[in-house]
Amino acid sequence: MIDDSPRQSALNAPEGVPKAVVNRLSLYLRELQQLTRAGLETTSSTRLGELLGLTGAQIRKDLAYFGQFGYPGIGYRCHELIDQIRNILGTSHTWPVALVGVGNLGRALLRYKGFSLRGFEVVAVFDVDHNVVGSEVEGIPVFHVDELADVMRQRQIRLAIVAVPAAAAQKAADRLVEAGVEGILNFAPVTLSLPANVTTVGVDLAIELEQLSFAVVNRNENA
Amino acid sequence: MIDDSPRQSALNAPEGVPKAVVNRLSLYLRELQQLTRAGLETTSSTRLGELLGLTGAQIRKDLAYFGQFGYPGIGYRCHELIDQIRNILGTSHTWPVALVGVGNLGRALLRYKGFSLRGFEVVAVFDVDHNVVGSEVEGIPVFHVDELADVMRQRQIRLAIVAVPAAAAQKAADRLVEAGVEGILNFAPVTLSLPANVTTVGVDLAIELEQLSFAVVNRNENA
DNA sequence: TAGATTGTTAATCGATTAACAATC
DNA sequence: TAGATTGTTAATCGATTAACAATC
Repeated sequence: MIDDSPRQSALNAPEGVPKAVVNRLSLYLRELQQLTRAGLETTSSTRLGELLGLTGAQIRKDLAYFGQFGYPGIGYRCHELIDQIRNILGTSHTWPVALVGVGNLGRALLRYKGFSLRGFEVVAVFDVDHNVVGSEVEGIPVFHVDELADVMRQRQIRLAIVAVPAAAAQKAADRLVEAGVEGILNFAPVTLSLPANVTTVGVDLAIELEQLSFAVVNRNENA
Repeated sequence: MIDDSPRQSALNAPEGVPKAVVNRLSLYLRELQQLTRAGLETTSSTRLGELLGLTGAQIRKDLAYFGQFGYPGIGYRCHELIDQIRNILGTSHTWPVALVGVGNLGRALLRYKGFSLRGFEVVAVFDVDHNVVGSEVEGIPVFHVDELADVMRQRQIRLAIVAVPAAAAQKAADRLVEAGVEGILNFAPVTLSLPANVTTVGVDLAIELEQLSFAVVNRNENA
């Protein structure tokens, strides 16, 4: 018989968890979901580390910030660890998300079906273009940005994705802040200036390519 | 008279530059470009730090990995530092880039006009769908993935963007590796297994949202 | 000159790794 | 029991910050 009792729950993160640790947690989650799809019941920190190019020690240390989730001699039960990590990340329940900007990128994000499995669902879209306001895109209603505060309150939206041109991004962010947003995923290639109580994560595609460029150009010297 | 002589050039990065440093370099570049657009000639590490939420000391230390680019008492000449950072990152000349996958995201990336200013240009698109192969998207020719090696050699492509569904990503990466790719920007939510001589940068939108979720949920406790 | 700001060193702080007793 | 693997501690390694002489 396998002991099925739940391990120590970890709803509250201790203070001072490094950002890098939280980022790896997402990687562990993604890989664990992949493993369960492949039919695996359990895995070990060493095995997971091999798949991700990390050491087992680092994985165990990362998890230790939040509690004890493994079984000595056995490893980790995939489903259980998935649930725990989702608890830690706060994605056990689906977050309703606002999308600002229905340009090319915005539409691509709307069509992307991968968010729901990870606990996110775009439930409202905002734009300033009167050609799209009032219509639906991919089944999601498009509102004017003036309605941000109303719709966000009504639908209990706390997170938003900004997918507008660089020149419009700060203004969009300001409106979101007014409307009480708590976190912004920003695709515009600018640094947003935001109050300290709003979290922002930026994704700049050019920056990612620059990192690639640097690595490729300097590969030989660093060998 | 302002001394206009170029500072020490920095074509080769010293060994062991932390990844975080290179990432910040991209941030400095982006912000400097913004400043020049606003008409500024010079700036200081302190000012730049304020804009980016970093300390001046960190910026000076980061730059010191690569050379001396500033003027005591004056700061940095924006245009000059922009050129130097582009040199360091390897984006002084435009990289021709391959895009694999012309789905929603692929098309959105093709329509995005921001790459060229930063030194990247998608010059060839690859897919397996015979409905698009042979056509053009946004003026860029679409080839079958079987032609990867040929086209990449011919157009001297070293970097590629993978924008295919998760299930097809590893296969696409394998083909790129066969064709001699040196760097891959991967948008599929999977860890690619690649030889050590190929660099990969991954962008997973769900992971970014998870980081946001964690930060928002844990904001109060960590205050 | 006085004021500003760099580049660099030393001190501090934080993250990763290695090792191993405890556990299954 | 023997083998495997965890959680955790201590040691190592790396990154950030603060301070300041040198410079313009």
